[in-house]
Amino acid sequence: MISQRARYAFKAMVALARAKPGEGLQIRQLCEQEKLPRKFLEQILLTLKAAGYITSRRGRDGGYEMLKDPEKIFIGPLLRTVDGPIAPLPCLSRTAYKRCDDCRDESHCELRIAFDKAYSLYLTALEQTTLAEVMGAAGEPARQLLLND
Amino acid sequence: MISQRARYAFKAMVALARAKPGEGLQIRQLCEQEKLPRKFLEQILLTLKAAGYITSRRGRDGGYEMLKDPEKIFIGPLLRTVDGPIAPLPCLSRTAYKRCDDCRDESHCELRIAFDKAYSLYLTALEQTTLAEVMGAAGEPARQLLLND
DNA sequence: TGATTCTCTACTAATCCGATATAGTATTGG
DNA sequence: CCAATACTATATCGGATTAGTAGAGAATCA
Repeated sequence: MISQRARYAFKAMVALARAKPGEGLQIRQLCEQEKLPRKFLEQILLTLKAAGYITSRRGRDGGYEMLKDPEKIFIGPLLRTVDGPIAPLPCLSRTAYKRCDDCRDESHCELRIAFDKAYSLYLTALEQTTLAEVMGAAGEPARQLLLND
Repeated sequence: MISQRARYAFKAMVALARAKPGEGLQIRQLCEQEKLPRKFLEQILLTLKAAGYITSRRGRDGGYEMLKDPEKIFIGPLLRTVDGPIAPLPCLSRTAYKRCDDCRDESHCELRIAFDKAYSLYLTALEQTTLAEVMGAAGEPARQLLLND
C-alpha cells in the first residue's frame, strides 16, 4: 500500500496540473477542494517543491503553481519523491540499493529472483506513465480495470 | 518493501522444499541453518500451516514438512498469506477491496488509473511464478537482473 | 505597517513491526 | 508413566514509522 502522504501528494499534483497556467492555487483552496489536512499538506508541498515539481510564492497573492510539464511527470519518480524507495527488496533498488545482511550470493538468491521479474514490470510501467496520460484517461467515458488483487 | 516476516517465511519455505520428502525439518534446524529468530519463526510457520502450505508433527521426533507441491506454490498468494494484501490501493485489491472514503467516482479516479496497469503486471507475474521455478533458477550458473529501481 | 501566505522545525498520538515471554498441549523413548 | 522434546497459542513490549498538529518565522504586497 502506498502511504496517505503519497495519495495527498498525488491529488495535489492533479489539482495543480488542472489549474490554468500562470494561475496557481493557494493551499487553502487545495485543502478545501480535495479535503486534505492543511498542515500535513504543507509539508508535502514543500517536498514537491524541493524536488522541482512545483513552485510557490509567498505573501498576499501567493500560492503554489505547477512547474514541470505534466507530460514529463512520471508516476514512478513522483511516488519515490514522497514515499522513498519503491522496491520490494533493498537489493532490487536502483536508487537505494543495499545488500541484504545475510545474503551469501546475491545472484543466486531465491527471494531476489522471485521478485525480480514482477518488480521490473511494475517499475517500468510506473516510470513510463505520465501524469498527463493518467489525467487524460480519467476524463474519458468509462474504464474497465485491467486486473486487481 | 516486503516485511521481514515475509522474508523469513520465504526462506523457511525454500528450506522445507529442499528437504527430502518424508523427512521434515525441526524448527531448531531451520533457525540454525537460515539464522532466523526462533520464536518469531514459530508464529510464521503456524500461519503457513494454517494456510495449508506445510504440515507439522509434535513430540520428540516432530517437525515441519512441506505439504504443497512447490510447483503449485505461487509467490503471490504466499506473500499474501504472510503480509496481507499486496495492492498499492485498497480499491485495487481483489482480496481486500475497499472503496476509498473520499472517492466520488472510482472509474475516473486518477490515482487508481495511475497504478492499475503497473500493479496488474506486478500481480500477474507474482501469481504465475512458482516456488519451484524460482528455486530452479537460483540453482543455475549466474543471472542478470532484468531491471531495478 | 500589517495582513496574508508560504516556510521551517519541533512535537505528539497512534499504529505497526519485529521479536520475546510464558504457559500450555501433544508425542515418544526409556 | 514420566520426563524430555517439539509444536501451539496468546500476551506483551520496545522501537520505528506514519499521520497529523503547533507555532514561530520570513517574504510579499496593498
